[in-house]
Amino acid sequence: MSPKTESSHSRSERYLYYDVSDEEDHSLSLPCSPAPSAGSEGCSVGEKFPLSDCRESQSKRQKGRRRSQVKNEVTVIKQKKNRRIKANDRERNRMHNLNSALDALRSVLPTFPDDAKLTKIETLRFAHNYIWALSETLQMADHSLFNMTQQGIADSFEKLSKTCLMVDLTSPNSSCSSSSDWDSLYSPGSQSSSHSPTEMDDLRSKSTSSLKYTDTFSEFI
DNA sequence: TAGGCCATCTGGTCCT
DNA sequence: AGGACCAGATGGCCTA
Repeated sequence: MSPKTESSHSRSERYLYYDVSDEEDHSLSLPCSPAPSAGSEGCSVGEKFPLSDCRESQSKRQKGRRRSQVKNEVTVIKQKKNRRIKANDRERNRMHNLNSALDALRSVLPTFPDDAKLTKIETLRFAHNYIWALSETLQMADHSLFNMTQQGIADSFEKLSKTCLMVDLTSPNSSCSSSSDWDSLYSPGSQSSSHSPTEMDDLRSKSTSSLKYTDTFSEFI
């Protein structure tokens, strides 16, 4: 819950320059593929080179092949490592973007300045309940729109907002929470699936009535 | 010291 | 092939 003192940069750097020597060591000690049999290529008996020369050039060629093989493996490993580093970088950026979005969300949620920064899960719960509270407020105001004076509407709006904000909006079981509840935070799919089609229609009509209200209300103001 | 929160790495999967 | 997304693992920091 407390703000982090360590900057993400120092963290990034620490992780970015992690020691990969182990991997390299393994790669370098990888068993080379078996060398081709000596008889398949090379000198045949009776050529102009003496036997010793023939053997020498053969082993030279084998050495060269092995060397190029190791070279290939090293480049493959380097390539893999490169890709990993790139992927890590992208992943880090992605998470930073996600955190920025969360910060943006935090900034529009009503909290006291001296409040500790909301954690990620608290932010999501708060936002969920806050939206619910706002739409409920709008809906109630919508109902009383036709038998209220302008001042009455404003008073009612203020009262409802205050009431809902007094509740602990970060709590999963807050009284402002809907029946579908916030347990579904952990399984996003379950939230929509928990509503029957008629419930979904109901929700849709609620939201449209809220929208209607905002239009009407802005006219009054 | 245990537990919560967080950032990062990593390998897998899906998509373009 | 390469990028985006995801979930599990890991390790650091902080607080009760």
